[in-house]
Formats: sequence, C-alpha cells, structure tokens
Amino acid sequence: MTTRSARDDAPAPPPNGHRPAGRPTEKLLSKELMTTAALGLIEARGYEGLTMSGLARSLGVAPSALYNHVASKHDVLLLLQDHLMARVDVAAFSELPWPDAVHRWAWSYRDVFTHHAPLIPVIAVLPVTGAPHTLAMYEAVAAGFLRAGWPEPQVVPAIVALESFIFGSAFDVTAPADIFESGELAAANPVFTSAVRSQDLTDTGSAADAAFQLGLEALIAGLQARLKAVQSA
Amino acid sequence: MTTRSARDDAPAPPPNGHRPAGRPTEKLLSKELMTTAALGLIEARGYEGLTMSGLARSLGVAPSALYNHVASKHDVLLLLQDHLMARVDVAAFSELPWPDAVHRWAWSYRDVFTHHAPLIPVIAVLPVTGAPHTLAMYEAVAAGFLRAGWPEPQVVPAIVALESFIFGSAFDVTAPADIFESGELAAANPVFTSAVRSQDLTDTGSAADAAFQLGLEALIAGLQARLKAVQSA
DNA sequence: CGAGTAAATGAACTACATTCATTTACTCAC
DNA sequence: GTGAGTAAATGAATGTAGTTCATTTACTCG
Repeated sequence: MTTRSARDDAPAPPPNGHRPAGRPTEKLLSKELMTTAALGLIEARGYEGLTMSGLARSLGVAPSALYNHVASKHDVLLLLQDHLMARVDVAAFSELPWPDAVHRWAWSYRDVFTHHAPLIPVIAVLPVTGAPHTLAMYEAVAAGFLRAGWPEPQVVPAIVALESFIFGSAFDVTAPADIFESGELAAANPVFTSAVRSQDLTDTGSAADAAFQLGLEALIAGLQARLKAVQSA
Repeated sequence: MTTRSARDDAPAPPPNGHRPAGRPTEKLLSKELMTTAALGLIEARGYEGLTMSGLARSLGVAPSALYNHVASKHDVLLLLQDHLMARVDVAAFSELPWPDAVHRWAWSYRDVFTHHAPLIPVIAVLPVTGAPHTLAMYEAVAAGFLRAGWPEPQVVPAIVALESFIFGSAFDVTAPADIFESGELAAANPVFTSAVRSQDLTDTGSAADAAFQLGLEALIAGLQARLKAVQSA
C-alpha cells in the first residue's frame, strides 16, 4: 500500500508543472489548503469526521506532515474559526441604523456558527491575536457602535454581551426538537410541561429561532434604551 | 500488582460490615457515588482529569465496572449536569418581583456553570427527560414567569433566550483576560483596539462580569418592556 | 559545490473510551 | 437448602485519536 495512492479525494493538486511528481518537498501543504480541506471534511462528515488522519488523507499527505504547519489540532480549529468569521455579515453597520445593523449582524453571526457549534468553545476563549478576519469583524462592529453614539468604554462590553447571546443561541439550534419533553416526570412538573406544549411555532420555523428572535429584540431594545439614557446624560 | 491496592484516594468505602472484603459484588458503585466522585475529580484536576480510568481509580474500582452503571462517558456528564442544576438558585422567583428574580437566578446559573464550562455543550443539547433537578429548575422558573403575567406560549422562548445568554456568558468567563489584545494587527484595527483599551473595569471585577451585567440588564429590561406591551394589549 | 533548511515520510507511542468473556456473591422460587 | 438467575465486578484486549521523532528529500543561497 503506497501512501501515494491515498490522494483519492484530494482537491486536485495545484498545477505543479514538471517535478518528478511523488517525492516529498512539493509544497503540498499550507494553512490555507488545510483550512479549506478541513471545511470540506466537516461538510462531508461533520465534526466527528474531522480527524488529523482524515484531514491528511483528504490532502493526500501523511498525518505527521500536518505538524509542519500547525502545532496541534486545536490550531486547525483556530484556522477554521478565523476563516468562518469572514462570512459574518457586517455590511449593515455602514448602511443601516444601529438597531437594524445589529439585528442583521447577529442573525448572520448565529447562522454561520450554527453549522459549526463545536467551534464555539474554541472561539469564546480565543485570543484574537493572529486572527485577522476576526479582528476585522470586531473593527467593523465597534465602528458601528461608536457611530451610533456609544461611549467608547461601553462598546466592548456591549459587543461581548451580544456575542454571548449569539454563541449560546447557536448551540441551541443544534438541540433536538424534543429537548423539553419531560417524559415520566411530566406529572411532577405540570407548569413547565404545559408551557412547553403551548409554545407557538407558527411564526418562526423552529423553537430555537423563536427564542433567538425574542431575545435578540429584547437585548437590542434594552441596549438602545441604555444608549439613549447615556446620551441624554 | 493487585488492583485491590488501587483504592488510594477512594472516599472511604461505605460501612460494609463483615464480607470477605475484596471480592466483587459489594455494591461499590452507584450513579450517586460516581457523580460525587466525578465532581471531586474535576475540582482536583479539572475536566482534563475527568477520565473513565481516573474516575474508576478514585472509586477503587476497575474502569470497566463503571459501564455497569452508565453507558458512556457522556452519561457521566449528564449525571453531573443534573446534579449541578440543583445548585442554581430559583428561590427568588417566589420572593421577589420578576425582574429581580430573573436577575438573581441568572447570576446564580452563570456562576454554577462558569466552573463547569465543558458541560455547556452537553447541557445545551440535553433532552430534559430523566433529569429531575433540571426539570425542577425549569418548573420553578416557568411558574415565576407565569405569575409575573407572561402569556404561556412565550414563557419557554423567554427562558431559552435568557439561558442562551447565560451559557454564552459562562464560556466568556473562562477566557483569558488578554483575549482582545490585537497584537501586531493593532495598527490595522485602530477603532477596536482603542475601544478595548478604554474599557472601564473599576465597577465589576472582570470584563466578563461587566459584559454579563450590561447584557443581563438590557435583556431583562427589553423583556419587561415586551411583557408590559403584551399585558396592555 | 556544499551547507542549511523546509517539508514530507512512516513507524512508534500514548492516552482514552469502550467491549467482552469470566468470575463472584447475592436473591428468590421450588 | 439447593440451584437457577442476575447484578456487579474484573482484567485483558481493542480501536481510535493525537502527537513525536529520526530520517529522507529537494530546494535555496552563499
């Protein structure tokens, strides 16, 4: 079994030209290649399918080769997270009034990471150093907050509060629909059981969407009230 | 090396009385014992220290024995999660007005899981069936919401929204303090960099606390506005 | 041309969770 | 009581990850 044969679903090696084709030192890897390959793996097999061996295989390379470019699997997750941050829509901050901009940004942010919930524990604790897309996202959002009149010292706390809500909500989306079925314990918890059954899901598709919408609107309204109070002081 | 000798830090076996002491079938294990042992392990060595072998060792038992009581490590996490839910303070819902009750509950909830952030991905997706303490918590909270005048169909979405914020914030607490240092990219992101530096941390201890306070107050205020609007309709 | 270096290899290692055949002691029906 | 059945423990074995390392290869640069 020559390892060379394992390039089954490798994404067509870059036009290398001549080279003896098959020897080491061919510049087969880079952080960018690893990131997109990882993304492909995740789409195909989910986060359980994202293993270092699997990633190496999908790149037509030995697992140990990956460690010339990243120090650990955790590093791969960091690459992924910064890559995904570029997908978050911050354009509204230079187009719409603050509440609407936050609204669009938050939905977009949540949607991006809904499909990548396993990254959230990584993001939430991620030092932003060396994550250019992440920083660019924060830069645009912070600028939008300042433009709306937020006092500078409160910008970061406000963003973090919104982000926390978004992260928590992204998890929530991945929960099974019947998460609140009380089962045998229904009789012992009648109030909650009844509340669960009475949920109105006609508006928004899922229960998670309903909660996100309600919470986001409340959060934005509450923050805006705070903003106005600060401004008139 | 007899395995018998491995009861080093076992929590003093229950008064077994006579028995040949050392033979199987001694009722050495139970879900309750496993839960408290797991909690002890986590306090001593953190979540990295929570391995099935380690758990077995701390109970003076072979790793395979655990599988007579739980189906997987995930099950152990579920036991832990429900156990911890009993620590969340819901008493305020029968003592204080709704906004204050939510406030106290939310802080308590966040504080409990701040020390157990690795459980959050588990909780957030956990079917509530067979988790009595968790259900009891929801029951008390839901009752408080109804008593405050919330329309039944909106109770669960409102709770979920608050919970999402709480979970996200619990992660946030575990982040390193310098998480927002932009490093070399500071020059390219001046607005955000400046905002980070201008944060006022005199009030609340940590940045995470400041964000949680701000967000929680905004969320509660926004929800209460919604509540009043619904009531007067 | 020769030294140095970046990048790849594959074999080996470690740590875990988990499975399984087997043993032991208790319980309960007859 | 005796004997079948069962719950609970054992320890050996399995499989899958992530990661390390000595070694090799080909490119670069003085």
